[in-house]
Amino acid sequence: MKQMKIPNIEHLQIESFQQDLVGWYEKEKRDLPWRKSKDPYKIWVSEVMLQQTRVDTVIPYYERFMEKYPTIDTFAKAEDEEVLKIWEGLGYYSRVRNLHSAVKEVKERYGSKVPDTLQTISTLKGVGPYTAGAVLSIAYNQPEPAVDGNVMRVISRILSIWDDIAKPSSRKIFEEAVRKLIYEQDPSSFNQALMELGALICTPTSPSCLLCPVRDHCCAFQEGVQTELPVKTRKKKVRHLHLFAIVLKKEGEFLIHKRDETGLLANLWEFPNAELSELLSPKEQMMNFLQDEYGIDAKIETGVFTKIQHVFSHLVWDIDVYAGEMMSEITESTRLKLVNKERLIEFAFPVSHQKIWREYQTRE
DNA sequence: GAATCGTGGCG
DNA sequence: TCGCCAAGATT
Repeated sequence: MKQMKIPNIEHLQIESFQQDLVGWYEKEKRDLPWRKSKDPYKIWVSEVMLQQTRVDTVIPYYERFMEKYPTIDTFAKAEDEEVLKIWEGLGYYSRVRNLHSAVKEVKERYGSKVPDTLQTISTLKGVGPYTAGAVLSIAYNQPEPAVDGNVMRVISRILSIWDDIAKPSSRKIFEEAVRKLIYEQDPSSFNQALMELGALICTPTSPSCLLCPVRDHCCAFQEGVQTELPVKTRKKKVRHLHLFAIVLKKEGEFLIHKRDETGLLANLWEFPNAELSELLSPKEQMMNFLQDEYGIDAKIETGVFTKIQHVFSHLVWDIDVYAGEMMSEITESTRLKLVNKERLIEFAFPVSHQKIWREYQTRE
């Protein structure tokens, strides 16, 4: 066993801390849709949606999702294409692909009951340490830590932990801390209370320490270093990619393409596009691209009709958008379709291409 | 361990 | 305006 830094909890009166934290939570917790049920499936879906995503963004997605797929079995039966469509705009699309796959496995292998042991639930696709702990504690009331960004921030301040939370290895230190602090009579409320405190009081930039129910237990507050914690190294800046995209029309229909099944925006639909180089003129590049990639000819308008920038977490797209008319026939396939305006909205597009479509329509 | 993988909001 | 962020998992 490699030795690990042990969090120092000597200054803490644990029972008093637990009471102050959970007591505050029971009184102040927000009325969120996923808190109306203890159904492990619903807790699970909410936790996946909430990964790296704000509560306000998730709420409407969660409501729509539960209306359409209220149970394991209803979601297990869903088609891939509609599953992607319901996630459209939420981002990190591998989440829903993994969730769908995992739910089907729960139906087939576990009789539609979400596993209730750490070992088993952790084997499900898309279920990492946080989600496993969250489902086990919130739905099954097991004393497992659920360490997310909120919890690392809150605990780093309370216990004055100066490890860099950007490092994956740091998470274990906080899990150990939570194991020692967790309120075994109500692990569900305790874990949610830590996250709720992080969301409402113990915020990243200007924490409301004067309103904090556990400030008397907080090491960072006593030392006046709450804004110095947590330590988090910032990431380097992102690279830019210059692209062209073409809205190609043929007799009232538009050419759309389904992206590769792995990588960025996997399986989403898009307008034909590629990286723009400096070697040839844009028009030559686009003609070559259409011929090489799809075997088609087109008349492309001379100027761009809009430029779109789209910022990802690790990448920026600068897209020059052109309009044109298809001059040849295509054989439609699973990844290449001609669709009219009405059918277009049945497909899941990344936000960047939704912008393209919106701009195109204002132009027509 | 470092990169990848989205999006919208905020100071 | 822009870096940073928000209930992470996978490769």
